[in-house]
Amino acid sequence: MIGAMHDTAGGSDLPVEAASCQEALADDLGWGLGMVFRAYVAAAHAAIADLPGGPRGYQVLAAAARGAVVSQLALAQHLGVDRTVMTYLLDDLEAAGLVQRVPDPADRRARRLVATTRGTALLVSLDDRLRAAEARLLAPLDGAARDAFRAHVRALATQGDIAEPPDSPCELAEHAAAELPRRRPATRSARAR
Amino acid sequence: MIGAMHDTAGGSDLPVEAASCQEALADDLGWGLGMVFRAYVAAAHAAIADLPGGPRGYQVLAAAARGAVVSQLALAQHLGVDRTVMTYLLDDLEAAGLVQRVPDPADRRARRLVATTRGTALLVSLDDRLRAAEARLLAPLDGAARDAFRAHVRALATQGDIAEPPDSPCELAEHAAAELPRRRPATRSARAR
DNA sequence: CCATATAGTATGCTTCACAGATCATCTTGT
DNA sequence: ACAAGATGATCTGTGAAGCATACTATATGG
Repeated sequence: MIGAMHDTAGGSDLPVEAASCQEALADDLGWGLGMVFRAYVAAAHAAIADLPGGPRGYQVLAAAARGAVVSQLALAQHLGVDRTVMTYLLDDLEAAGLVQRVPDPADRRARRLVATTRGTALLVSLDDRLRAAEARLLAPLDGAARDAFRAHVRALATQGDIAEPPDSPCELAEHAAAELPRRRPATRSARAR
Repeated sequence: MIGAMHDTAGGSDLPVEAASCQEALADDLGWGLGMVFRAYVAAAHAAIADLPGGPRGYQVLAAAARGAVVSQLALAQHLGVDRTVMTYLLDDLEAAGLVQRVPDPADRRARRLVATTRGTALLVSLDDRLRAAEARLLAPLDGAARDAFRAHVRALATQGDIAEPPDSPCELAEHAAAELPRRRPATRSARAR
């Protein structure tokens, strides 16, 4: 409802614009992925309301709830976040009483993550809301397409673009991270200020 | 090669961890989308090298190249970026001599966007590299699955989660934007400093 | 037993995006 | 026609998010 009634301002001289921009953009995979991803993040954000870490907080909680998180670092890599980010992500989650850092008996440097009772309980209701949000997001696809889409996303995410099989299946995240241009200098050169 | 050899550090007491984390995460659509999207952004970023606006700069350039961009605002909404962001995004693009802001004769407040000759020429090579990057990203899917995935993404992106048909097809982006919780206060409450 | 590598945390800084204000222009009501 | 409000673009300020770096504690290898 923001920009609904400008539309060439009187049908003057450029009737192609709307159609062309629409079609062309829709063909761009990057644009499509961006749209879908943003829509998902927005929906997830709304669904999980005020969980400390946002959508990522949910993933951390979920990982902790199914027990046995090797270490913060490993989880951070799976989730594609920096380990320093994981620190205060867990700070918030722990402050909310949802997860707990327990020292790993095998390696006193590492902390394992376990979900508290409250965390597990909350996760159940979050799962429900999240599933509903996903369903709403995937509504435009029919049943078969929905399943196919999920499978494809899963295939792309788990296999990624790695060529050789890693010895540990959980390494894929770090592969994806390694693909990143390692902090490309600027992109946006000047902005005066 | 970062965290390759911790792995339960001696097979002590928790053999489930690796497999469980992997499977559970893979079932999470949010995680999968995040992985795929990040992989795409990374690949696109690498492919378009140092184009001013990053992947979004490409989309702006592409939109400008196919001519007839109604206004900066409209484009910003399609791309899901803030209009103030669009301003300095275009500043960089224009400074690089790739696009040009031309005053709209019908509405002197608005600026139409056209790609310069250099911009159009660059776009061609960018398109090639980008297409190659996409192909690499979608490599794990076979031909049919690839097409299906593209179609699904397109369907989800264009239809989104809107219920009633908007009078202008280009409004969908703003719908997605409107879905956002409009600057949710914090998420990450405390961080001492 | 010392050197190096790793897990986690703390700190400083850069970057980025959003909100709000501003200016110019268009639109609408009277 | 003129005033009043809406809209496009830009500018500025502020705050947050993330990253690199440094630091501590522990583990491992020679």
